[in-house]
Amino acid sequence: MASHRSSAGDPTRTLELLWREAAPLKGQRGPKPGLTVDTVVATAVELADAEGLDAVTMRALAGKLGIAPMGLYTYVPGRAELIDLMLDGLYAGMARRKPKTRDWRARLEAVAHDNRALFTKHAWLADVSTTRPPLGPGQLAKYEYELQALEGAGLGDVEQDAALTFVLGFVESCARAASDMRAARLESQMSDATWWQANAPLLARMSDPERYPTASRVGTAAGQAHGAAYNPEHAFRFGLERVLDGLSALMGQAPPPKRSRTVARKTAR
Amino acid sequence: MASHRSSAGDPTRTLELLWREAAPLKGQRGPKPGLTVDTVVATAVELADAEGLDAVTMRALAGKLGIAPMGLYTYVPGRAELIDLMLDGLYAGMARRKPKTRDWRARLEAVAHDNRALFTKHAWLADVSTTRPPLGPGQLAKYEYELQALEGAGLGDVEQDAALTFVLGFVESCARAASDMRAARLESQMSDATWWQANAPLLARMSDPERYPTASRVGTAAGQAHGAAYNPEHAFRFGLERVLDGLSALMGQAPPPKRSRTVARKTAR
DNA sequence: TGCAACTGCGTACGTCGTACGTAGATTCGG
DNA sequence: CCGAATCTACGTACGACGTACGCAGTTGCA
Repeated sequence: MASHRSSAGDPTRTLELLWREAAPLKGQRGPKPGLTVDTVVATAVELADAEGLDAVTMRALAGKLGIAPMGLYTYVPGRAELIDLMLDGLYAGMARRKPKTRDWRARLEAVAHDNRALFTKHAWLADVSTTRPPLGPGQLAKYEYELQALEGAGLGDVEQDAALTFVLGFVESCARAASDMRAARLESQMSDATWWQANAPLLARMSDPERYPTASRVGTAAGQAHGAAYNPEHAFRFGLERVLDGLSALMGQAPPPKRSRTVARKTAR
Repeated sequence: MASHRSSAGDPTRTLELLWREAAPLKGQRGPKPGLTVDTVVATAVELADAEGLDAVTMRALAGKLGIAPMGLYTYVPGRAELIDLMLDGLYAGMARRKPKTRDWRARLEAVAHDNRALFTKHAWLADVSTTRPPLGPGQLAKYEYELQALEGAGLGDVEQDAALTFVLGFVESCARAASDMRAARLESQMSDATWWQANAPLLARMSDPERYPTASRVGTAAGQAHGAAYNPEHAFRFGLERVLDGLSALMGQAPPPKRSRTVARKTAR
């Protein structure tokens, strides 16, 4: 498991659910529902935060809510739709500060950091397809807010959308990589250092520097610099700088004076 | 399902398997294995290509190979390791042309396109964590080859690694988005146009242009330009240009004379 | 030729999501 | 105010899945 995809069932039903348009207009006979959709979704988020998305089984969630497993299907058509609701709920709850700067780059940087913070707070988000979730109120509000970071930067509408997609895709990509690393570490039950120590001999025998000169030089340098094969924090900082520079170029501006840029320097081998 | 994660078991065992170092040195009594690891992996790839990663069930694969489900565990420790092997096999089989240009940008662009082609040919790759696969021969050869695209561009070793990770992450991100779209379309059993037609009324009622002015303006423009909410092809072209421009800035070069760049232009509302 | 090692495989267990049917609670029509 | 219509909550059960475990049979070596 660990995956998602949305509404195998009626997509319109999902949309109604997202916008909380479930029709309570009709007769309303029978027993009153003891719970609300919001309670269910909120509890699911709690569970996912605490134990990961895989732990959000219909049984486990029902147990936490004190109802029978099948009782969940009263509120939610299925697991996929539940996850859609969780995602949109999180989006809806994101802080939307009034942008205080006229610099689009700073605004967009803030957007990237906000998104990254969400992935950090809810690690299970990396296991969800955030690219194409059904259009809920949270998603829409988020889109509106984030687009405004690019308003007035001289981009056409289509480019504005593409630029935002680009930035968000980058952040998600980083988050997923970070999550993969975390999962790998948990599974292997050993720290990066231990793993390296255990497998270095085998790897050294395989990957001889004569056949793979560049890989061993660069790989070693990167490994030593980061203390691991991959450093999420560094990858994010580095990548975000590139992303923003790339967009700067689109707007015909030169990248800003190098702030934290390390001097390019060849490591001797 | 639809997910991955690697070797819950002994990681060293996985490494030996990747490098095909399974010890046939010892006694070798008992019946000879009727199959080889390579056959198993190749068949699994065929199956995944044809019906997706979810279809690569231990049972289904065993059936295709004409053995009992549990017989697979003779060759492979488990499903996760099988997927690792599939991935590394694909990497090993990637074409590695001799770079014919001295222009790092063209070389890196080629790397991006090659990777994209792999994702296109094997759509199930988007469901696999390609960020941190165990270090196999294919992965290593790929790393070596792709790093060479950045050699001589004036980057330090650590930056070289970061730049490659950045580019590959971008390609994977695009591939995943494209795959998500495809899956959504398949599931909903209707074309994008039909979906839009069915849900436009509800969405229009919800997302009124007064509350979400930017979103509706930009969203409409993008939707009309692409004929859908998201256009993978456009996202890739646009993003790759930004990625390369961003790296250009790092190297202190100006981005190249605009080739296919559309003129930034505000769409009137 | 016997024996011990090692392979291939069958059975079975514990998960999961969820289809389906039933019983009971609730409100509406008269 | 009461029967009937109707909706909710829930229990049982099914068919997937990955894979632990143990047995039987085949093979190489002494």
